[in-house]
Amino acid sequence: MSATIKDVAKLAEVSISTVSRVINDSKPVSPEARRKVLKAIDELGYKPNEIARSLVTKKSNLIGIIVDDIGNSYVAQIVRGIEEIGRMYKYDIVLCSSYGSEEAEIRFIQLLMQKQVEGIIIASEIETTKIAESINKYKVPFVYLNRLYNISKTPTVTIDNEVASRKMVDYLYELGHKNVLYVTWNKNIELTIEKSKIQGYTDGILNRGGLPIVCGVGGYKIEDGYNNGEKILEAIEKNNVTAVFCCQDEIAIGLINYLYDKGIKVPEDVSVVGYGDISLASIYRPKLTTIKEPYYDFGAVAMRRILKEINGEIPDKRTLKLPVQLIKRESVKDIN
Amino acid sequence: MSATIKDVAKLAEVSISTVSRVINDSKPVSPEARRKVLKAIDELGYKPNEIARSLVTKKSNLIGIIVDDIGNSYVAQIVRGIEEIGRMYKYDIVLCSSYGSEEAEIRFIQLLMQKQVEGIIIASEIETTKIAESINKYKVPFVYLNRLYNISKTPTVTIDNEVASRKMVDYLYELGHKNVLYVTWNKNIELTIEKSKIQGYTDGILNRGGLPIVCGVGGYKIEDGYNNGEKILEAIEKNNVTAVFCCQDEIAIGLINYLYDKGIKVPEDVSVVGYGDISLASIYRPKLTTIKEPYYDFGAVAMRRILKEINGEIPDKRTLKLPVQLIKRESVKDIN
DNA sequence: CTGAAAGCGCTAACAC
DNA sequence: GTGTTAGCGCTTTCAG
Repeated sequence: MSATIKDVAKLAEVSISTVSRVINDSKPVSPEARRKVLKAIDELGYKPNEIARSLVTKKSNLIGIIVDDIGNSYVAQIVRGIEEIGRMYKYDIVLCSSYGSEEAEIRFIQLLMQKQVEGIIIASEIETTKIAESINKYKVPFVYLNRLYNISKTPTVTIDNEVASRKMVDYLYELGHKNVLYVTWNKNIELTIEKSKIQGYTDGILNRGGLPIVCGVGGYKIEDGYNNGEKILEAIEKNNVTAVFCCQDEIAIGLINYLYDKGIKVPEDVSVVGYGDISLASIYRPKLTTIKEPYYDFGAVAMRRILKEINGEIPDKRTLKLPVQLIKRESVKDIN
Repeated sequence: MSATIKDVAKLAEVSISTVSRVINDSKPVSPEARRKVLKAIDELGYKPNEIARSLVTKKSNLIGIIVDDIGNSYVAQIVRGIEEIGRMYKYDIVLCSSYGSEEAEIRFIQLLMQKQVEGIIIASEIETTKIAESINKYKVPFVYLNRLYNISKTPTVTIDNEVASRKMVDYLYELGHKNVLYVTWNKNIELTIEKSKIQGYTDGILNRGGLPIVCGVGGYKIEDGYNNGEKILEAIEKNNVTAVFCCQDEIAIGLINYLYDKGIKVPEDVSVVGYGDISLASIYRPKLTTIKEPYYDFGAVAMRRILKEINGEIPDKRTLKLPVQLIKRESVKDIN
């Protein structure tokens, strides 16, 4: 068993209150007493038990974070942002992975509350209002990050997806692409962020006097881009498409993989762009032109928000929008 | 403030011990009392405070994990393995990222101990004995995962790197590659796992009557493979190399990127293989032939080990070796 | 400036 | 079966 405050007090021949005062610098202590205490602490290698401390102060210095899957690189970036800011204020992170199970997410919220976390950040990929309800019940500060769904009335941080999408279309047009196909992951756009993205795309195309063409793949993973390659290819050929705008980098990469396996070259034969700027986007060849969703910043901003709320500032429930950035790389060919 | 055990006791008109008994199922309770307690719990939405519970039971149900960078996909896989096994036994994870700082790792160990974690798993990329010393001081169960360095006398889990390396060489020879270049990340091999890998490579080559050629790049990241592309290319040309065996998938991918940018095709012009089987290896084109280091399993096995030790089993300090697996994909050309 | 004492929310003897 | 009580290790009044 490691040393307790009592042991230190005994060795230093002072009361435990005095020890507590020196370790917390909470009240003046005579130089003499402080010296003795410090010496005792050093000799015993004493470290305060945070559990006991938390029990009385009601501050666990813990933030719970529920993610879909830490194996997704964008999720990892969000977590990095959260942790880094947390560290600055002595907060630790307890990590839970839900792998898309709503039930698991709700269970984790409860579990985290029992562990007395001071705030919760969720980086989810599911569509649900139950989570928000469940968490509101505990009235603990929280932020709900979701790159796919639009969970209403939930504090979150994102970019202006409509603007971003239009910006991409403009860029494609500038490089001479008149027929650009949009690949979406969901047919039912209603509650998703896709709604804004498709809006931006459509507006952009219409503005230029073009005709929007969209194709759904029913998923947002690399496999979905790959497995729907044939379908996309058909759409490309049928409409003389020269550039395809995928709603997620993963789909774009899956598609390029499919094209690669078919002997079709990107961007020589067809241009492909993504959305998100996951880390793979710049590693992959050809390097992917895409819209940057600053995941690290999403995490960092979310954490800052939680911290503010913990410190009593009134929570700003509004959606925070970070600047839009178009990353030009090499998966688009200039066909002017 | 949320309800406490006292509130429940009062509402149910029983003592707090009875409440404690029903929530822990620790001792028989009359059906009548149980019913009342359950009802009260339900009405109040009572959830036991884990902090208070931990203080008395001395079980935090927390495992600390210190990683280099969760943004590395292999690290994320390790964490997944740890978490998944942990969940099965009601353990939560508190995550700390050191970004390669030895000082940070040591600080985190202390911090985690203060949080009363019951075990620590480190997935580090640095070479140090201080960490092991520091952690031994606290005599808490721990496992030290490191895919680069060989930290002596530290419980760990790995694969038989020498065998793996030889296996790769054999495979390359079978496909007709007589001149295979080994790309290592470190010049000073002594304390690294590279020692075994190079040993396996050298033995393999020598067995076949070939001549080992090794080239160092001074790092194990994608950039290192990329930035040393010219150097590697020279070695290839000078020695009529047909296959290059990179000590890490990252280097292999960096190298293939360099080659791609130079217009050199893999595997048509030269074959390249890696080591690790990071998730990128199967996403990348060409799909990378490599040695699988089962990261998820590393994490899972490490966690199992910690759990055993927590449950009083005598710790097995030996290195655990998981089976070697060669993953044949498409970055090697059959030149027979 | 310092110590005694109460108490955070809970578990675990210990009596009854 | 059930209640009383003594802590777990710490912070924080409250006297002095």
